[in-house]
Amino acid sequence: MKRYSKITLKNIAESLGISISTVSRVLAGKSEKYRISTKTAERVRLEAQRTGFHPNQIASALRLKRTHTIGLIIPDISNPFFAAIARQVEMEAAKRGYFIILCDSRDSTDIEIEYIALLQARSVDGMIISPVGTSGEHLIALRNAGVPVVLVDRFFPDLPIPYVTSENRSGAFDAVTNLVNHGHRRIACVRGIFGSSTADERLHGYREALKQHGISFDAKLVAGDDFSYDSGYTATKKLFSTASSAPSALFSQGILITFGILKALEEMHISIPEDVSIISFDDHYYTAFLSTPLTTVAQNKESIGEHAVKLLFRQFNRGVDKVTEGVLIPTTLVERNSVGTLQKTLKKFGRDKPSVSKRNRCQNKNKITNERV
Amino acid sequence: MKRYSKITLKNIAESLGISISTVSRVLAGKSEKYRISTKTAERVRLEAQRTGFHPNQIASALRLKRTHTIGLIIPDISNPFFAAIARQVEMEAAKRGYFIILCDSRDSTDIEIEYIALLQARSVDGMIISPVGTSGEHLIALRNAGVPVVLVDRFFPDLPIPYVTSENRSGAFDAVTNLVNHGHRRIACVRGIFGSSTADERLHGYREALKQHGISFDAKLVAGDDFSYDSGYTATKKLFSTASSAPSALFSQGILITFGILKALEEMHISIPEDVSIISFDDHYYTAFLSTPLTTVAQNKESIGEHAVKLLFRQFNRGVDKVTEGVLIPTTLVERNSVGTLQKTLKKFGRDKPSVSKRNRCQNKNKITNERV
DNA sequence: TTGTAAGCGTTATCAG
DNA sequence: CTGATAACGCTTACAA
Repeated sequence: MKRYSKITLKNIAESLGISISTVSRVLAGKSEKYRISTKTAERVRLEAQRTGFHPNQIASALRLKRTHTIGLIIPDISNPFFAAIARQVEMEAAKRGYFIILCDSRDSTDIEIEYIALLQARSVDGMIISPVGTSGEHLIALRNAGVPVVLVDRFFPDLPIPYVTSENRSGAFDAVTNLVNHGHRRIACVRGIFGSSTADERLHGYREALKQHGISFDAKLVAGDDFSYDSGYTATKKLFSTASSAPSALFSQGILITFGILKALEEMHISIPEDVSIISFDDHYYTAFLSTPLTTVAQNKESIGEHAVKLLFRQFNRGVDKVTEGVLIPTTLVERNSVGTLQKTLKKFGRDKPSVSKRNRCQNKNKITNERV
Repeated sequence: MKRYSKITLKNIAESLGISISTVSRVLAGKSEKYRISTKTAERVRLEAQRTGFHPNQIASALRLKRTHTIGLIIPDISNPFFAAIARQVEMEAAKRGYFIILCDSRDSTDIEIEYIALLQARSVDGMIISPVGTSGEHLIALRNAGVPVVLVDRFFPDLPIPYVTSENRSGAFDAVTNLVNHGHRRIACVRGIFGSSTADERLHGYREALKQHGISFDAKLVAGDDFSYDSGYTATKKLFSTASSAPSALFSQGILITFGILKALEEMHISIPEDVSIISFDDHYYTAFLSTPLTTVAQNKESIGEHAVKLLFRQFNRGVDKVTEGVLIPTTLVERNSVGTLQKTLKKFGRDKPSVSKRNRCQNKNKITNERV
């Protein structure tokens, strides 16, 4: 690959008959600091302009040990949630004169670890990572090596690594509460991957809501094993395999899961919200246009991206050890048409007897909120 | 920002009591070429392993003038079409040991131009660009400067810059033909931004299909001015403002446009496919789950991304001037339920279309929440 | 007010 | 087989 001849400080210095340092100084905006004569300064600037000079960032990076680059490692850029975060991160970085190197870990811890090593070799100034694994040792090592790191979406509660994510617990709580308020009591949770803070917190919120409303937790109503379409599909088939134990409402932990659910329900001729209600995490531009406009828990992706960059720059300025806090971004429940009241559901689905009796039993035990049907 | 102490060739050389060059040579896998003794080679490798040495890519880049980095400039990473391309580009690049720097031009030529300059200063080895403007002068300049460039999605027919995009013309042709085969003759085209090859070619295919079926072209049936939600919304309102001239079918040039259309139609209580048929460019994982599962023209995003990287590497190997060809990726028409026969449409829609007058007055732009589209 | 020179960490050339 | 040494293009003490 032939390279075009680049203009360098040396070129300019020579054609002006002055030294490289002088050129460097005025072009770095330090003419005052070094009290360069306005005349030479002007000459330099003109020549730079004329030749279209742009300082070689590689050389600068080598000398300064700052690349003005941050690595962004996410599990899947074609997932609109991460795409939105990436966009915001890119914008915030650009604002500050930084570039981002995009790394798609394809949901693999191995790839993530490899990328981290590669990015380190590239001397990125910091990394924003949405980690996929259940262990964060490699991230600790990274931080110990002095590399500023911010986690997004998923994090490790026990590790002192700054993170920014949604208020997953309360988001889930709100969703499930909404379902309960519509009379549902057999509510299933289709969860994401085990060991991820995101899935764990959402499950936690689900359980809290159940508890608060006097509904006992039933492990059989928790299904799914990752955030994928397939997981949602399989989980749904399983949940509805026995009519008597089928849920009347579903809480889906992610939009991809939801599509799997939708597909499974369609195949089983179960319709929403007549036969079953559903609330899904993640709101996107198309959720309102789906066959049944979905009630969702919207995450503020822009805010997440923005705070991630902020936390990273705070580390640039104050040092890595000085910042360990996490930030939680509120979610909002967006109500649309995928939730119906239990009454209607029962009528249509026609399996009122068994589930009702169960429900009554639960109510009698410890009912906290007033049930409105 | 304090930097951690990195292991360098020098470190290893010193602790082993040998020269830097030797270390460099074995670690670069050139032990054989330089006939390094297996013993020293082994010692070096061990020490490198032990210390966790990774060659500093910045220094290497400065010396070699190869950064193993490619710049990717796209109009909007949160648009799933571009996200999918980005993903593929990232994967193909990674396969070859390259990183990508992600630049979101936010549909602005100015930002695009600025990014190009910045990426040049960073000495990226090449760029993959989805240009936003109607002029490609800056791209020619870039190529003349010796930088390998590949255009994706949009290109400039008159300029000798390699590109890869869908067979937009035949894709549009197929879509419109399908509409015609369902009996439609008043078919509107909601187009993307003027001057973009993408929109122009799709319009071209639309006109060709019309012509082939003996339908005369009516400029009033072409609406829209960019690929956005708003454009689709406004265009649709306009198209249906006069009952007598309203189309019975719509050909939408992009999925975002389509959502605008969907919203507008919903507001006007026009339903699909009973009242109006629609075929949209772009197929995504959710298109089958929309209120009416959409018939679409699917683009092979993976293939586009893959070929873009290929064309770029061909330039790396053969030189920039040696590759100027474009590649066209076939599209496929995915039939779902958004197209009905004209017969039915007329029957249901009726001659009089009472809702039309209402529509005109109902101009209060009802802001759909703050959903970015 | 300006210049000299020493690096930053690699790689390549030239000598041994 | 191995070692000096000179770049790559920039920044910044230290001189002058």
